[in-house]
Amino acid sequence: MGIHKEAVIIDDLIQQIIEKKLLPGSKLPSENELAEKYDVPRITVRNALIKLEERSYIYSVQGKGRYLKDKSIPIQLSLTGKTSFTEKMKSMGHDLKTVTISCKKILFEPKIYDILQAKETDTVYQIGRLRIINGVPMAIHYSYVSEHRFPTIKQDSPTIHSMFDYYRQQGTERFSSRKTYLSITFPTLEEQHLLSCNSMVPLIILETDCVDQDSNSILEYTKILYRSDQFKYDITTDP
Amino acid sequence: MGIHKEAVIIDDLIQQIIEKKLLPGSKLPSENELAEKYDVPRITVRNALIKLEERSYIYSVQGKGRYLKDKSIPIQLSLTGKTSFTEKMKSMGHDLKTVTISCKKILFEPKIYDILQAKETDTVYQIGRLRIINGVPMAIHYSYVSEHRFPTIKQDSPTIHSMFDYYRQQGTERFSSRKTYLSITFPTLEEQHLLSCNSMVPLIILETDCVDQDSNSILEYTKILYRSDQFKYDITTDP
DNA sequence: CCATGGTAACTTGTTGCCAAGTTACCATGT
DNA sequence: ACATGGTAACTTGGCAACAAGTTACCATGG
Repeated sequence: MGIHKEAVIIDDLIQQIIEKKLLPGSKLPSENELAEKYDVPRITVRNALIKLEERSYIYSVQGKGRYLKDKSIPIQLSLTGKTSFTEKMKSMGHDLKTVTISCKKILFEPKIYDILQAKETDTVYQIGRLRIINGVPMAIHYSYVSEHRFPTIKQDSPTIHSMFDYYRQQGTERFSSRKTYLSITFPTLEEQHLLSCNSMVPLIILETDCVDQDSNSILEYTKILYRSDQFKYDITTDP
Repeated sequence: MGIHKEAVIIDDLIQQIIEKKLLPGSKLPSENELAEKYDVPRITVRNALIKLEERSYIYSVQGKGRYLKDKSIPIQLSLTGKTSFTEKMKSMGHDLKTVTISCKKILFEPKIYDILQAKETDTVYQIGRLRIINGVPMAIHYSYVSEHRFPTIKQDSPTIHSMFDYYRQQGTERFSSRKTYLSITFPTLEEQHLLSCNSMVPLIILETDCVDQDSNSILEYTKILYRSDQFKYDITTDP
């Protein structure tokens, strides 16, 4: 029953934060005061406050109270445009690091194999990379590559810094993509660790493919998980 | 302390659901069984299960137990392309309804006024519309229009079905946009009611502007809130 | 006057117990 | 044989009492 009253309390507190009736660093009323104000049991107030804490609005100190965090304005990042992601980040004064975190064969998945035009007997590698901006992990980037298309991908992968550079070396001059899908998920434990965030941070999933524009052959299937709490993404489509 | 163990339980249960070790409709182990299995107090298991319920993985019946929902596959919707949103939906066999929910003056907001090139003394209207697909509320669409640019917007708004049609009537032939931003939020109480979803459903925010391509004058600022739990969005950029 | 320690009144964090609902089973009476 | 009702053992739901940490204040003793 308390679930709706909890939502009301959350909504009201967030509203107060937005309207700056509560200021960053300031102390919130105690659980008991709020319980009396909203005429609900303390546990309901508690659950509401814990949710606000998980959403990074507040933090708590046992014996003292709960305090408002100064919520950092999200950093704007550009995802579209002609130049490469690395170059765009550099030009905007951001420090971008990319760390390869994994390279492993995947089990047969119809969806991915279909996109890669791979047979069930083919081997497909998943190459995982972590994008770090100004020290903050920003995205997990998975590239799925068919060994049939790139026979030396396994031994090449440790030395690859940019997949685009790699494909260029392999003969591709112009890139293109057929489909791009947007969806949302919550991070698994592993993703929470990699992105150093908690389970309440929604992740933006971008799924796309990458094809050689001239030969029209598929290069890779890409799945990127962006964290949504620290960044705002510019997806302007230039004409 | 229990917050991390809670995350482990959530992760483990979701993993079991994905791997189909738990089947839709089947009963989960009781709170006490899970508490023993993970060696945690019952309250920790409880909190984990409540989160899973809020994320629509399961539902509970007092006295009986908790059961797995059959999670519906998200509907794919196309957001890009030359044709209008309405036409695209129709062509994909979806039934799209649009309901106007509000039309009101807004208080001065520098960001919006700046984009609309409006003076602080100008009046800006927010026109809110609800997009409903196959009976499921899908998005809240806010158009911000300057009265200075469209003096009769107030009396016209009730009869407007499509903003694009309206702008065409007002002389615009070709549309364009300058910037599009993507971010994520959780719904306010009002948004929860409009979209008939709970507070744990992330909303995708798309912010963009709409300009007359020939005169290069601003028509409106648009902010759309898409629910992310029922839909998957095709944002393919056609060449 | 000042330093120390104790106490009381607050805060958040934890836990265990009881209430409420469901099911299965069994004893009892017709 | 069968219907009824009671009971016990489960389930989830709710809450009050307790634990732990912080602060402020005051009494006490040097």
